Amino acid sequence: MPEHIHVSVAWPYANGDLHAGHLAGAYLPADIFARYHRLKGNHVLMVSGSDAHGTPITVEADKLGVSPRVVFEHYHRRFLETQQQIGISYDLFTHTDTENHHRVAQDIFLKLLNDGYLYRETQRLLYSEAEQRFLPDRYVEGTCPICGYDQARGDQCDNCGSLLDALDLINPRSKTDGSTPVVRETEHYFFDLAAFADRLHAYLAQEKGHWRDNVLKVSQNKVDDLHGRPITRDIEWGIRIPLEGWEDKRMYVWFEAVMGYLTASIEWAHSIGEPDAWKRWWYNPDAKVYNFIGKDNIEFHTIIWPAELMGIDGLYAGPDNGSIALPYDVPANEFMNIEGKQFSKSRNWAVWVPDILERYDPDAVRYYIAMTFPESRDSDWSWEGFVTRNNTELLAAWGNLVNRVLKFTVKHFDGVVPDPGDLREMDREILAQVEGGFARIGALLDAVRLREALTETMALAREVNGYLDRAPWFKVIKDDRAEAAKTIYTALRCIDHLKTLFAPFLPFTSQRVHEYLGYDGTLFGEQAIQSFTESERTHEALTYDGTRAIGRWEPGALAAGQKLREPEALFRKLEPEIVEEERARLGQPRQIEQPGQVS
RNA sequence: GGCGACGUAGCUCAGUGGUAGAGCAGGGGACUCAUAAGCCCUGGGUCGUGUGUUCAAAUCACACCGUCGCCA
Repeated sequence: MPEHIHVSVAWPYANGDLHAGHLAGAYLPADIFARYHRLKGNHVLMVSGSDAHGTPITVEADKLGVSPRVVFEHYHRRFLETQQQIGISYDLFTHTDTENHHRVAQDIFLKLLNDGYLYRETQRLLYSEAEQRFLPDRYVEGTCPICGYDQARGDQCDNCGSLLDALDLINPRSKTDGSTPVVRETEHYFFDLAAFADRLHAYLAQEKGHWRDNVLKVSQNKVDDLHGRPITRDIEWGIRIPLEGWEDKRMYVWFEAVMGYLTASIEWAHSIGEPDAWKRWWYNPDAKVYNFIGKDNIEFHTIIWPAELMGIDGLYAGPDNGSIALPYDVPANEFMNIEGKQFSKSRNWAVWVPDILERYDPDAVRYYIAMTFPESRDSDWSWEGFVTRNNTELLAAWGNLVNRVLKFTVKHFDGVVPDPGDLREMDREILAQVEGGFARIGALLDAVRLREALTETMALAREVNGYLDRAPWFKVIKDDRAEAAKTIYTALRCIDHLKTLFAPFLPFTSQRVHEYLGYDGTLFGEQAIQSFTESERTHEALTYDGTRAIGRWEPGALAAGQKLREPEALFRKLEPEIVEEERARLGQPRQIEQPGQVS
């Protein structure tokens, strides 16, 4: 019985390119998990999109002197291309400035308002008379009331690290024009988190053995201290509040961005012409929703988003639909550092995905990152590690296994899978061992222990190399062809199985192995960048069409007599020199096209 | 200040109560089909320090030292 698996992936702020930390933290784990479940025959819906709103976007826009829309559309386009290249197989990767997202977010707002989960409160905030607007905290700087540093930001002092209230700054000034802001009162809506205290406690007290320790601890810690959070702000860039008299305010980005999991699901359903299809995941007690995020987002996905969902339960649903689905698991990853230091956009201490895809193959990057997933603690991207793992594991153990067996088959068996006759004990043993991988490694993937799953898969490839050392083939090919045929047949079958076991991690090269083995068709579906037009605006999205995918999470059916195709090396060997070349790039200014520039 | 994580073989790390593990690097060996790749053998490391709980602790508790993150 196929399961319904929803893969909700964190929404990146569209104010800069994707970097290795994005991939390691959320996008690659989500993709591996989604591909595995698709191979299992489950109904997967994997969605995400660019976060178009939020202060990081407007900060970037102000810096460049362009509109926020120019910034987010620029990076959104690059997200689409980058993720298509590295194969993050979203059913839909959209953004939060679609009419659909605006409308659903407003419906959610009204539903929460009508059901009494929102309240109004007057706040005192800094207002710039020169610019005639309220200043977000990070637009204000002044003297830190704690350490005296004179360039402290409104939200935090970079000198002493203290988190600040902008009202406490001494001699506050606007970062944009240096003018002195005044304190002005303003009214905002707050989300009444405390109203969900009992339900959130109950939710977190359910069986959570499959949750990661850290995620559960952080959540249980936070749930004891719930207080209302403002969900509106005095800004122009964002989603309008659907109430008279609130035309000058917008929704706070944290409040509306997480709704994207739901709104993107709805958009996807419309795009395939089945407007209610999203309910198969969101109003289905047997469906499982997984949120793939980084550790900085845990609270939003285990407390705030579940509370929002509880508050809107029944939205768009009929009386028989049951309750809306809360996250089944939130397998948050820790952070991936770069060469021992924390990622930094401003210092360009980063591994930018579009850049490395110009120099390295997607599966090589996917392999290294997956082997280094920060699943239980922070991990480190090191260029030396990248080269070593590529050369000694991916290429030497797996790529070489495929290469040596296929080349031999072409040379001595005319490129046809030989008839083995009766198999020997040693043949049956290795086949059973590799076939056993589907259950064993599948269980690890089910538990979102992805790094371990990949390690186990690689260990199986090594086992087959060991088998090839014990079994007779190249030594006997001239004198006892029948014995060699048994070995080659067995090895080819193992490779056929391994291609599938590796496929969630290495979709591009697994597809090539599939073809070298003489199969037609594709293991996975096709990704495409598509244009969607609503009533007024058009937007682009990354989509996935799995209708023609033939991959199955089960042993392959390779049979004697199948004609192979001419194989080529799966992976490129990397020269040790690149370690220094790549390290030298770190911290140097990066030359890329900026939003608003004409290329 | 509060919460939490981490400190295990040269390197990267796995290992949550019962005789210390993997990959890489290093050393040795047999082979040659293959991108000079693969295979076999080779790991005496006070499991940060100290105290405690236990028949038994890397694994639990407390304290401390050292890194780091989140939050106030």
